[in-house]
Amino acid sequence: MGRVSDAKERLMAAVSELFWTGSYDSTTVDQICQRAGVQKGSFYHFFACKATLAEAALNEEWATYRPRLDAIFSASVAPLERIRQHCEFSLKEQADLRERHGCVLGCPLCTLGTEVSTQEKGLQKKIQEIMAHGVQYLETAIRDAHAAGEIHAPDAKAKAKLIHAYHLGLLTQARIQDSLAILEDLPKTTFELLGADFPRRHKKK
Amino acid sequence: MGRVSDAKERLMAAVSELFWTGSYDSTTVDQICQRAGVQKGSFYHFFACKATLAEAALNEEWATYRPRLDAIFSASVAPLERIRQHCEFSLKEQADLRERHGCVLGCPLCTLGTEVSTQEKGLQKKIQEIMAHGVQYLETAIRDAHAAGEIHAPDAKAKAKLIHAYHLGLLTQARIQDSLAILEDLPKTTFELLGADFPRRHKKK
DNA sequence: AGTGAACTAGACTAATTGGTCAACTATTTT
DNA sequence: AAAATAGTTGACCAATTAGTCTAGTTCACT
Repeated sequence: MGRVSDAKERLMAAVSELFWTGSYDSTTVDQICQRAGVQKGSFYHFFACKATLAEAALNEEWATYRPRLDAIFSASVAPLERIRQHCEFSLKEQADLRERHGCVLGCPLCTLGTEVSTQEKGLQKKIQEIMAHGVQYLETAIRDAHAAGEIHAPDAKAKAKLIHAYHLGLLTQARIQDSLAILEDLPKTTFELLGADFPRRHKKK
Repeated sequence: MGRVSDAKERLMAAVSELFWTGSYDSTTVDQICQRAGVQKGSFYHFFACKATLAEAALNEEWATYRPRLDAIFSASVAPLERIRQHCEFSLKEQADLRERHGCVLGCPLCTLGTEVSTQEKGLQKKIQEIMAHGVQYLETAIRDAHAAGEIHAPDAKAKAKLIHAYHLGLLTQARIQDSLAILEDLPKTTFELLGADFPRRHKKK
């Protein structure tokens, strides 16, 4: 079967980082190759163009991100606790990224999606697809919390959409302001939106 | 004083549109010149580089956008009515843009800001500045509504931040999904966040 | 050991890029 | 009318770009 290689994986990792820390259009094929330690010929051996690589990288990212979300939103965890953990997870991730890259990066799907959605329809679709999963986790948790009488949210879908939009907005602002400060409100405000007390006590409203 | 020209204005108009319908990095100087009907030499006569032009264009855009916001958020209009009008205005603007350009464009500041903030610090600062004005309008209206007893919002700043983040999130999603559908919730949900009845009646909560 | 498939190397091309420049034109001021 | 100012033109340049291509290398499987 010929030689094996992890160049494909290295390219996907490189591109994810470069798109996130910079932008899609400002990232060149040469740059990607250099970061991945891969030659041009290998790049085009694996991928037809930058957009193809981007799509593969999105699939890869989602594949590693999904189990983390599955754990956070595990049905074995109390519904509101899932949401609280997700908020803390986002916060921590942004703080880590800032540590590592020197600036706040926000949501990678939003960043990429905002930039490419008018130009790269294939990528746009993939991003929409992954984002839709994100709301689904929230919706399920909210429905469970409502069923358990922990919050009053008869329209779980609407509430999930609201909270999701709010989260995206905050992350976008965090990137634009290059500041974690605005994210501090996230857990508390999310719980206010849910109509629940914050730190722990989940009583019927 | 030598000959006069509106090339500067044409360049600013061209660049605003190109950044919004496409992206900052994918828009080339040649493209900008072509769209503006201006030669390269003239471009560099007026602006040092793309970033400089972008900054000038942002100032220009804000200068024409500000009076519209001033009118919508006029103190002579009932506070909640200001917010309602602003929601309707956003909706209508997005619908118009879609009509004109064939796709949903979202918020120009977010689109540009998300893309350039890790790379063009000058632009980033300007975008932050203009965005801050946006929240201020909301905050004032909310404070007024609270003072008038129309809503219960003792922390107007926090409420404004929440609603602003929600709006940005929705607009971002509208662009990424290339759909106006998600924006339909905007007015109703905004009023829910305010704790007020929607269409008209403003009673003490 | 040998074959063929999978992968790598990197020089090459053609197009596009941002940016310069010097000659030119139009307008106002003196 | 002359001179100074403001704006225009488009050829030109060096650098960078995406993408190609051929000759190689490495490996799994016989």
